[in-house]
Amino acid sequence: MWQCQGVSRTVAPAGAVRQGSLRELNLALVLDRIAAAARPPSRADLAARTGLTRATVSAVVEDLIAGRLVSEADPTPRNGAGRPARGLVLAGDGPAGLGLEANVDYLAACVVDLAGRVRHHTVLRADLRPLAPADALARLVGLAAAARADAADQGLTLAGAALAVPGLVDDAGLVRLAPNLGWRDVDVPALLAGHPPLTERVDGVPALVVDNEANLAALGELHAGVAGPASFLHISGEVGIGAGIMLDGTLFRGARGWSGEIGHIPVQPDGRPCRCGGRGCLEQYAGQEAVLLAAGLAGADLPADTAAARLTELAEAGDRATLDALAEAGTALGVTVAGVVNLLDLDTVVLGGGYAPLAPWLRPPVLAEVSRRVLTAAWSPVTVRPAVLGSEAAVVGAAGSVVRRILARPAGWLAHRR
Amino acid sequence: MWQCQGVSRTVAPAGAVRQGSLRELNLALVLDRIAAAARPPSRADLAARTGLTRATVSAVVEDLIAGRLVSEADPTPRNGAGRPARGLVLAGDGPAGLGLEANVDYLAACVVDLAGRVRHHTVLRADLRPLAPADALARLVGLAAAARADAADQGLTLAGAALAVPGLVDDAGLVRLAPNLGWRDVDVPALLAGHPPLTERVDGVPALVVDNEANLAALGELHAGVAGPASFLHISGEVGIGAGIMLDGTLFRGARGWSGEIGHIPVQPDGRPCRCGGRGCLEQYAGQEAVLLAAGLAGADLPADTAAARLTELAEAGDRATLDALAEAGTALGVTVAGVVNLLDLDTVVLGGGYAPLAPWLRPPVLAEVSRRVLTAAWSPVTVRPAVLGSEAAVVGAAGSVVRRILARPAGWLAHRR
DNA sequence: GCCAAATAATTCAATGACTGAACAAATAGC
DNA sequence: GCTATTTGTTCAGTCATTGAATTATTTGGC
Repeated sequence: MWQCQGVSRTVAPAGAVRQGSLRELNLALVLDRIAAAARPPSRADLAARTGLTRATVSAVVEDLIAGRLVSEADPTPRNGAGRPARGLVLAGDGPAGLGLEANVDYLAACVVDLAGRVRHHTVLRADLRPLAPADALARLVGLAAAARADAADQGLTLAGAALAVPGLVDDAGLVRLAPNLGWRDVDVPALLAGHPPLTERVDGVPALVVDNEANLAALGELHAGVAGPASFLHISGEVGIGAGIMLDGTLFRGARGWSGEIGHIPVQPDGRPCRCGGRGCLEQYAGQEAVLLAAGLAGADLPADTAAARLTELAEAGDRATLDALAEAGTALGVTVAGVVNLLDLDTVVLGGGYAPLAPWLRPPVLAEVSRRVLTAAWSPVTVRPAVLGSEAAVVGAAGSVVRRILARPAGWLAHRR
Repeated sequence: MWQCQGVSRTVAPAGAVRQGSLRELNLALVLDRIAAAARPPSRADLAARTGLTRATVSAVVEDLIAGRLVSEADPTPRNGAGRPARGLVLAGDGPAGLGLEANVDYLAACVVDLAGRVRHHTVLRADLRPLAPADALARLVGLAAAARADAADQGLTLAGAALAVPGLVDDAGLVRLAPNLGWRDVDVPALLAGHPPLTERVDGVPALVVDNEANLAALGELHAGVAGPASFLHISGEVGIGAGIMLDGTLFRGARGWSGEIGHIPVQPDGRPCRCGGRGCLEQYAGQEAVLLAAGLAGADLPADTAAARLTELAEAGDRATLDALAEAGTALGVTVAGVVNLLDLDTVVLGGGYAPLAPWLRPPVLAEVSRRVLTAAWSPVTVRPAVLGSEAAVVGAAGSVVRRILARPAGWLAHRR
């Protein structure tokens, strides 16, 4: 169940606040409360929860219903004496978000509706490394067009798109470095400019956001339907190791959007040389290639998800070398994670990506290191758990990030429809 | 020059937005623009910059002037034809913030006015370690009362207070752990409840906020008057090593307010045992005691600021052991900092606290490690610089954090005065 | 079956903050 | 002295929320 990105704290507004701003803000407030409700709330419930009068809530809800953002739920349960309440839910036939992903050996497209349901999901297996970025993106545009058509058949309108890539992406969508794709300074928006638009244009929702895969996977995990903390460290273990840092439902992005490169935190300062130019990086101890090497599988050249499956099989079969390799990787990971927890005060660590199927073996050493080294572990233990979502986390997170923006500013969508 | 904490992004409001919310938000907007201006802006300037009409700006400014938040500057420079503009500045005779600090060997009180000027600053030298928390706080209340009287003599009204302590503080002001003070689970607000109020009560400004010293020092540094980035890692090197993580003018606090314990990031996983129970923590390589030990000064039992001064003297005199000790500490610090920069994408590192006077010797090895290990250093170099503020950074940051809250919600102050 | 109580949702006139156009204030240049 | 320009104020209109009254709809008691 997606919600918009947190709530406004006490800060100065970004610009003039006008008469019309009232309705815009209250549209967002009411929509957010509907999204966050455990059961479909009535207008009277919403009035009580928001502090707005029932008259105002009725007017706001009327707009939301007219704009296909909200619908009345049925049937209505009986509550004893009094007029029956009409529950309100997010509509499944209005706007939706388009998520896209370009990863080492697959392209993916996904449509998530306002209520958070995945309404379309396509994966195209392909080795992207030999492809020029423009060619890879052209194929992705094909996937996007098919997704858009399918969504339209289902009565949905795509309101914006987000693309997940495994690398450093700045705020303008420039992919500064994605080593696993072989991309360097790839201007994705510019390369896509010659193609037809991916979605409708909606005020307040960017046509395309390009974001780091680990960040979007963390976002997907946040909304995966499990009630859990809104603050956690989500680690995607692949060839590279990326992290999404989630605090109170908001992604920490860093000064330029390049945060989360946990795989290049030194775990042994004078240790193994790393492709980044440093020594002793976590990636050299807990990254996919390091684990395969330690397990005696070096040179197998397995695709990313096959590598994790292979390691899982061997571990389940009790293969000594594999178990030892995972223990060593888990210990290195745990040392790094403990430091990160001391620095960032996050009390949940989610093992995602290639680490998710390996969690039974990685979790014990991570927990041991965390328990030993985290200052606050004695009175506030750290949870380490596998991710709920699998390889679809990033593309679902990407689509969901669009939904989040619509929910944060429903007035933009309503203006588009008029 | 203090400003409030950033500007509102596109998020749902925290509660109902009412007719009166318009004026509240526009008061904050106009006041923030006055605070941020390089030269005193006129009403017409503010209208152009905010997008509000001149009529509205005049009405808002009239409220701000009546509330002693803003005053008209004089003399007025001539601009050619047209009515002379009246520049507007933050008032120096209205509300102010009270900052307090309890550190290992001193207590301090500080008053910062709305324009960011320090109007009162007192330091009381004392060894706090033998004192019970209640006794230390009682002495601090004495300092606060004197500061309040002095402020009143200067025509200022204290609108709130913030206390800096060197430890883990949660959002309710409970000091979970401050090893250097010997404090564990100290409920500061409860201990202060029996004393008279420190300041006036102003809606929207907490009576007392207790916060981590490193966080508040970072806040002080942000506003120290140098034009610089609003995102940086501010490291306070003392017995313990704490960090304030500043992103776009907002402090990262973690899930429970316990962030910044950079001294307990492992730099050698199987290295020296640490008092926290782990091994190889940065503090054992770059903390004050480790540096003193490596320089041959172990057992000298020097007060914190004297230790840094002593090390500085020896380094300036070319003492081999000291120079080597600082190089080793700088290298360990640099390894950790590089990892932190890769994780958090911060492009400026500020050496504060006991590290500030030692920056000439620490900076080169830190820079070397950062240049080698930070993924993005090749195209976006990391700046490493000494802090502008000295030991007063935390107490000034504490007072300034109150000013920030007033600026963010001037309506609370205006309501108080009516 | 009717009435009273209870709860949900709508109607309607009043309020307050911003707007845009007009006006007033103050200067420089011809 | 008049015009052009810029700053700041005045004033009637607009709009979104409010609070009280009204309408809609149910249950339970007589």
